[in-house]
Amino acid sequence: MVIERPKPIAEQLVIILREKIRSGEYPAGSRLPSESDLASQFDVSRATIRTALATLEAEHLISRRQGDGTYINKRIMEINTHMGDTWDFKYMIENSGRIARIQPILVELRKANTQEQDALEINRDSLVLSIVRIFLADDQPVIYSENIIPASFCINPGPYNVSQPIRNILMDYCHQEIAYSISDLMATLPPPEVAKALSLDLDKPLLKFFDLFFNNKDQPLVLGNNYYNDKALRLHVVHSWE
Amino acid sequence: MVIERPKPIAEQLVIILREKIRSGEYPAGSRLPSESDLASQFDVSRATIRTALATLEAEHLISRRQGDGTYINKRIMEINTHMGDTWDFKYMIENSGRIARIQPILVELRKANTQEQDALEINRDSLVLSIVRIFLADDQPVIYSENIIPASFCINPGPYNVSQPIRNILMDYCHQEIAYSISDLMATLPPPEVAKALSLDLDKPLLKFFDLFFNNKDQPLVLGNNYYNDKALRLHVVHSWE
DNA sequence: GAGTGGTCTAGACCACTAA
DNA sequence: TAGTGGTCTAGACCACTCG
Repeated sequence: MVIERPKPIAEQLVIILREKIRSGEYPAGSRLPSESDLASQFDVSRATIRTALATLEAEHLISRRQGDGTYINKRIMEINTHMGDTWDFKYMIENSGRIARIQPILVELRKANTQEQDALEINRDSLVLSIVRIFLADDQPVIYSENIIPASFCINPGPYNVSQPIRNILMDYCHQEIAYSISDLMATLPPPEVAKALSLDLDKPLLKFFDLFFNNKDQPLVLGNNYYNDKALRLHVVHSWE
Repeated sequence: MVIERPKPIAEQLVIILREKIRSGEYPAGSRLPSESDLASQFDVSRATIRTALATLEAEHLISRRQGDGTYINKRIMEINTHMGDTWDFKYMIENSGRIARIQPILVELRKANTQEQDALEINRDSLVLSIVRIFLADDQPVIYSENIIPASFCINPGPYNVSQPIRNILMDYCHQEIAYSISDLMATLPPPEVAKALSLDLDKPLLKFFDLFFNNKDQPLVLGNNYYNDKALRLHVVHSWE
């Protein structure tokens, strides 16, 4: 394996090592070569190797034990859908091994309601772009999603292609990049339109996320109301205990 | 502020800087001194400062912008309960500004059922310790929790003090440390005993977590079935978008 | 005791942003 | 263009685990 320089070396190492783990070249449960070995093998400094290993450790793909070695965890690879990587439904569906498709339901420009004004820090009577969509996994509807963007952000004129992740919509039409998001997590019964769209019973609970997305200047970009059918698409969370 | 050497310098810096941010010495939205300035101010290398800042960035307390500077985020501090730090209900309740108390309901030794045998990788007819508890926030019951530990792990004889986080129980009685956990997240209607314990209606949905805890050798330690009243204790998740 | 990961330094160069 | 954070190196010493 050759290390190219144009991209950060540590990132390339992450990709290479992750692939070796997933392919089984480094079997689950086995010990990786020592940091010094890897460093000389790839002809980089140990610090660079450690940066790469830190990423893999954050993904819980490996465990590092001082005085012992670096070991490959077997369980994380078995998980398909999990929060943590990116908060991107399309990615999560594809990661579960299914075909993801985004079906637009409604795109409209309208006045913001009080909650939206508050959350998005916009003035009374400001216009917002409301995007309602359904995410399908192998053509089965699994997520009902409404996203609200302040109209003032929308630099590019329409028509908008909303069959893509919200991240791309913001990039293409608002030139804004999401830095982080905060989700408020709830269990709820589906409103009628959601139940209908997801083919669910009105008395079957499902997950709801109230999301706020921010750019790296801490400005709110988008608000989201997302209904997630956890029976159709399992949702996993992985936690470190330092 | 004095830097002591016994603990990792980077960790001390995290604590100091976090405190300066929380106290308002570095106001929200303002720019931190540059990495070089901080390095000479604390008389450490820039690499060490960067390690500390990386931690604060992972907590979303700061944003770093190449060519610009390091800025303090204002929103994260306003969130009380959130997953990510530690998957510890007691900590989460206290972090929301309320008094946390753990009330034992039932502690018993019994045979493992099939699901438990599978998840915990133990043999048929193996014994497990079942711990049922309720978490109270300001004396209001908010979480119903059942934890299953293989009896073979329990080195110390009872009586067990189960009014403490599962992490401590495992440390004290099993000499085992949790390295990471995987949670399966669901919306559900409460079983009768849960509804009763949490004073909930049977038709009001709530969150359920099916948890598995592992040590750093990738062995399953504990299984958890947790019912979380998200109306009484809001649950937030913060995501990075790299 | 040998070998591992954990911490830390000093210095270098690059990529980017703002004034 | 000056100053910022991003990347990378080479080397040092420490703390820990294991045989």
